[in-house]
Amino acid sequence: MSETPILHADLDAFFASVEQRDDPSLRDRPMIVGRGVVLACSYEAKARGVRTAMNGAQALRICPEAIVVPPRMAAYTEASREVYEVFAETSPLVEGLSIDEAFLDASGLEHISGTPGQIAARLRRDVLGKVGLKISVGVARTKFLAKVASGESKPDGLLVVRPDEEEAFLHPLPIERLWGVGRVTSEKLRSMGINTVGDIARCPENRLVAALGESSGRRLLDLANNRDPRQVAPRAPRRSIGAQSAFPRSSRSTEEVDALAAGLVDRTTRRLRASAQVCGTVSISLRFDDMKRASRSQKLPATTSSTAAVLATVRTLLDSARPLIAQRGITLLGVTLENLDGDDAVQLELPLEERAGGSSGRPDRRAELDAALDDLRDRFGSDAITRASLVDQDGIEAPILPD
DNA sequence: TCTGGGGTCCTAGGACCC
DNA sequence: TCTGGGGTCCTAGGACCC
Repeated sequence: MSETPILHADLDAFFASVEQRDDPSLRDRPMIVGRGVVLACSYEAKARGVRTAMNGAQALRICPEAIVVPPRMAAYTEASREVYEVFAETSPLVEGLSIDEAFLDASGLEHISGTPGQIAARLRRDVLGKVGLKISVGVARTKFLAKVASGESKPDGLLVVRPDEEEAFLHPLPIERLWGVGRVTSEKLRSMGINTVGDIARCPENRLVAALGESSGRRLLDLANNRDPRQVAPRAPRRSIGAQSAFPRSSRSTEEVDALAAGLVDRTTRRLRASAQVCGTVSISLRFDDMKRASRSQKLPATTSSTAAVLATVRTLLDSARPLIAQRGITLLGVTLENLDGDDAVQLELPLEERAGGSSGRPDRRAELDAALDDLRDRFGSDAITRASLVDQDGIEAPILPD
């Protein structure tokens, strides 16, 4: 293979494999991670028809002998970190896709490490030897083909697609193998008599675009014709940070919803600050008793990572959705922070002494703040302060000039 | 079949501007 | 008096991925 060979490495049944690795009594047995819903399942459970994202009760009807264990996210994060270390030893250019899969650029390694197939085989041995997990690898000239190849090779497999085999490999595949074809798109295409990747490749562009929209139509046509110029590149910075919480349908009091919202804001803003970022937009998402969803979002007057400022906005958004919640019942609440930006500034929060309103209210506070700012200028230099704001007890943030 | 938690990207309409 | 054509920004919704 002469052109840029790309490896797609994908851990097999990741969460379940970590559990089986750490607890020998779970090995060679059907097992499920996650109670309410199947987060992952072993190949023994898959063989009996259990699938990821399946309802837990349904999974146990299909496979009553399955052992169910709760997820241990910390263990999976640690295992992932170890696998990524092996990736980094294998290639200098790694693009992580998720906790359990990544692309590796294998170009320029021929003289040092051998052919892409040999590199992939060693990667599989190393991950098994050093982390104790099985990983499948696909090798091809494009990202898309490499990913399809790793999927076809599962479990515990290796598949190299050579340049002269690409079309023969790609065109007979069902359309659902294409990136971006889920349930809705699949139904649409099949109703048009389009069932295989080859069918898409032969479909006129205007017909696809009319059915799926400009962007999706073109992208699918490109993929089906094996046009995928994307290079392996380190991941772009995260664009949003969110947290959500689902609960069984039952009426939730306003107080309970508010408390849940405060918890979600706390989790997300902590992560935001930990990554030295600020957000520009806050959005909430709701799910109702009928599983329909709605969202509300609002751009902030100034970017922030302050818990109080985000919480105030979330409360406003929640208030605007109050009638919907009352009418339809809420079963999920999510908070997402968007339009992230790096926060190169050091943030200091100075609690101002609580005063009992009246004549000693705002003016004093302003004086107190000015004194604090002067103190900071003395310590860090006169142009060190680029932003300052006051946050009142309701979390409303008012930007002020440093002078 | 009565459905978790984390994300990305796209589309469309309305407000607003020139 | 009632209206073009272009652009950007904001918000809401939806499809899809792991």
